[in-house]
Amino acid sequence: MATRNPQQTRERLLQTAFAQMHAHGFQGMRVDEVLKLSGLQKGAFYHHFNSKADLGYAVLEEQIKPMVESVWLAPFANIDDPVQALLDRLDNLGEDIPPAMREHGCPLNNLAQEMSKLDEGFRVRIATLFRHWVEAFAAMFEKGKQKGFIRPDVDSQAVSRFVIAALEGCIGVYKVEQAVEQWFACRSQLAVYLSTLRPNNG
Amino acid sequence: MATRNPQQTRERLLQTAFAQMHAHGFQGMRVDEVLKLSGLQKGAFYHHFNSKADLGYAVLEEQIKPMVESVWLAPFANIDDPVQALLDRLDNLGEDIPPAMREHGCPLNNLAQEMSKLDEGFRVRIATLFRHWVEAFAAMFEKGKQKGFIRPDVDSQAVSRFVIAALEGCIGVYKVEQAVEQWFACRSQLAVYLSTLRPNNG
DNA sequence: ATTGATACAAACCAACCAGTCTGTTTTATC
DNA sequence: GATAAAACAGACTGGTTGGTTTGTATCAAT
Repeated sequence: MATRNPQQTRERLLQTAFAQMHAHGFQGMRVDEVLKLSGLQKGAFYHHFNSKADLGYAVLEEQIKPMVESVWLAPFANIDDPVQALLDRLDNLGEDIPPAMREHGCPLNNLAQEMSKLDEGFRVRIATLFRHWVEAFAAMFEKGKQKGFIRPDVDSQAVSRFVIAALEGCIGVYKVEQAVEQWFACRSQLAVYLSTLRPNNG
Repeated sequence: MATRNPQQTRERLLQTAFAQMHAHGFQGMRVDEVLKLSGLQKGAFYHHFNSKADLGYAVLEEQIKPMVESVWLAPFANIDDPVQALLDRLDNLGEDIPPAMREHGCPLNNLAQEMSKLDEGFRVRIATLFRHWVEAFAAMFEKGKQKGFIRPDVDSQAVSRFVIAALEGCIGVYKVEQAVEQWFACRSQLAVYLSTLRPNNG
């Protein structure tokens, strides 16, 4: 019959689970529903994963992590002006990301808010991912200093932490109303904040 | 036997449910567990509430709403300098709120992120609450203008929206690690942003 | 070709969970 | 004090859920 492809089976489970977790949360995701949508059976699931939590961890590391990196890390890898790059990212975010992202917000932060206090396995993985993000942004601001786009006395680490937190907050609040004023407000005020990091803002 | 007190019974259900929702989310909250912790039975529950969702709405409006108002609206009702008041609030937040708030973050935003895309009943109630908050902060900034603490050209509405979003983001990210650096970073950078709203920041 | 491991299908299970139903006690009203 | 409504207690139900078990077809190695 149809030739087997374990890797593809596993990947299909991961992708379906990712979509379900994004839409309903980890607790709201149903294993049966993932199976139904994947066209698979229990045997396939528990062959590739030990438990629902195991699947959740895999989704986090193999789906969410790459997506966060592609949206928030990779685009900033080779830029000189952090302020400009961040504002560009905000302006293009709507078109660059899949519809599910606009609909349900950041999958990393969603999972963080839901699960970090309920499951230590999730918490440590999420915390690690956030740390990478913080370090990447901090490095970006440090490079911005060298290139003369950022004031030398700026605390790159603190700025990085705040920018990430503010971004997640903006995405999260926007999700509730989907109101353009909310997004424009965040974009404009983030621009105000970021401009304070420039050398010649006096 | 013990004299009946319907209002108190209802209140006990609400308080227990609030704690459970705050800790496990609405979906994670179990009616049976709320009953057990309240020392009540199914009869009591479905006499006071029509369904689990009905209880969730009541918790939102009768527990979460007053708490948000007491923490984020009332303290700013009679102040002149929004920047100072907001930074004071941040500095005293740790001591002013119950331990469960430090542990699990803002119950309004938690519920917003979990349920706003899953249940329209929750979404509209949460959106309404956020709007009140936005309007209150916007009014605060307007008053700040009149008193000379805020630049006249500031977009109060936009600032209000961004400050709330940033606050929720900071609280949410902090929840994952409980790291003091994260909180200090948000506090210091929020101060940087807020100082741009002052008249004499050039 | 045989064999053992891999990759599933599919029936099955026990616990769980929101909600119902029946009955009983308390309370308010007259 | 009779009566009806309100405020519960507690057993029960039917569907759901994560997980198990058994069986079977495919695949890789010899």
